[in-house]
Amino acid sequence: MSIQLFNSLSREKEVFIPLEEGKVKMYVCGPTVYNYIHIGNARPVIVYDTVRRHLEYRGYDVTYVSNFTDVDDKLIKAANELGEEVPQIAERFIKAYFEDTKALGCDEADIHPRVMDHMPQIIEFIEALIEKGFAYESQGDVYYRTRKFDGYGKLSHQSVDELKIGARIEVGDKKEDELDFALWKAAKPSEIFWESPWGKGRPGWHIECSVMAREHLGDTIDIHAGGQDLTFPHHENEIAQSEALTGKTFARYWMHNGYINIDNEKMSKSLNNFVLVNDILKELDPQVLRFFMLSVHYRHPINYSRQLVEDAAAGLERLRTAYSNLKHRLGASADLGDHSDLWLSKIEGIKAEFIETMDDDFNTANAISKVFDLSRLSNTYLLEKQTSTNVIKAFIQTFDELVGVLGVPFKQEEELLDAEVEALLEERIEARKNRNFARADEIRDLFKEKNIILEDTAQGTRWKRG
RNA sequence: GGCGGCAUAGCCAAGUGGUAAGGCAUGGGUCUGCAACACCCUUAUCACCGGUUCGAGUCCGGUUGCCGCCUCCA
Repeated sequence: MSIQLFNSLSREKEVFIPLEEGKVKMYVCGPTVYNYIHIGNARPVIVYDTVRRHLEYRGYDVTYVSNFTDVDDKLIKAANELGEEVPQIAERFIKAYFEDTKALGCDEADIHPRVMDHMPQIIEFIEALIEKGFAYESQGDVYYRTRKFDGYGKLSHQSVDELKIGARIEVGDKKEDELDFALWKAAKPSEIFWESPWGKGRPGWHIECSVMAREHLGDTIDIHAGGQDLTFPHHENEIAQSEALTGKTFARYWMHNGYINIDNEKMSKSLNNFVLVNDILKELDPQVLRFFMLSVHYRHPINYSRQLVEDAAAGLERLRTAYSNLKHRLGASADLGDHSDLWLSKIEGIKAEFIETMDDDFNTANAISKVFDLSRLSNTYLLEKQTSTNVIKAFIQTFDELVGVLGVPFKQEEELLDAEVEALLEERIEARKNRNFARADEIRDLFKEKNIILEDTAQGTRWKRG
């Protein structure tokens, strides 16, 4: 079976066929690095990291590029306010970005291009657009001639005239048409600048992605992704720039994730209702946050609240418990052989359903339900008096694969108790053997104070951190 | 004004034609020395009205409500 994904361009689910068989070129719009990322910024990082994992799980060789916008109005503003240089601020928040997203289980992109490193290419790109008549210089700025590009509006599904009617665009005397957008902005005094054929200045926001996607992935890429709010104007403008230059399709599939809301309102830096990842991870297990985000389909909005995250945590805990109970039981299992086939085929069935639903537009919410199905199946299996090593191993292996695709791997806890505590545990086992339950309960309470939970099973006592 | 999305049990959330996955919470039971983990059982006329169809949460039309984009924004 093949992978299907919802293409914002056609507004339909399409069968995914990469340009080059077995290879996927993917570009994800990254953050403007003038602050720590908030959980709304984190959503696309998590979502597309998961998309990438699934594509790789399905055998594709994925080249994943995600940029940092390190030159821009907001950075200049931040630099002025903080009395620092733009590159300094960018550097600091890029570092923070990696820390936060790594905690959330997101792998680094193959390439993380930065605007500052691509000035010659950006200038070249703009020059070529001017040469082709798609752009013009005006008082040190360079603008894109929007009406000249026939396909303008094809991603946001608006005609140029519709856009113009609704436009709240400021009319400046520098532009030929109010829908034109800046490719290059002349520097104001004391602003960071680069030399260009049009004087000192810096790139506009949209041109960077066109340039860097082309530089690192070529004229046509397979998947271009980002938050829903980038559809217009950012991605629309990228298409206009790139396709005007190359005459080729810029991106074949466009993916856009939904927002995170707080109290049913969009979370954004400008509304000042954002929750920083850096803050929340001080008191929240990062896997819980990731799991919570993946429990909703990526195109749907998520309403964020502490209560909902805690509900998700309870669910994740159930899965982890199932997993660690399997591990615990591994040693007490034997080669049984005969009765294994039924269980093995059930496990295979769940895995196949997981793959099928992930293939269908990366339905992580449904995929998670398959992991819950797996946990119920394994818990049921563990009710058996005798368990087969093969079956237990198959359960563990399948858990590893599925939660690996979701990016919430269950770590192997090979942790040991210190000698003193270990001795207490031994004492309790002895006490229970002698039916000295008062002492046994006393010791269990002692453990509880140390945040260790003891559970007595038919295969012996197991412990876990509370 | 234009374009688009959403409305499913107490809560979260899948599900695009054949009489509703999963999770959290609640209540009852089993297991356990007691617990814990777990297992079983338990709860929905899918916003409203009309239409198409043998059959609709699922398609079409309309109504109401909420949200987003059209401006920096993931």
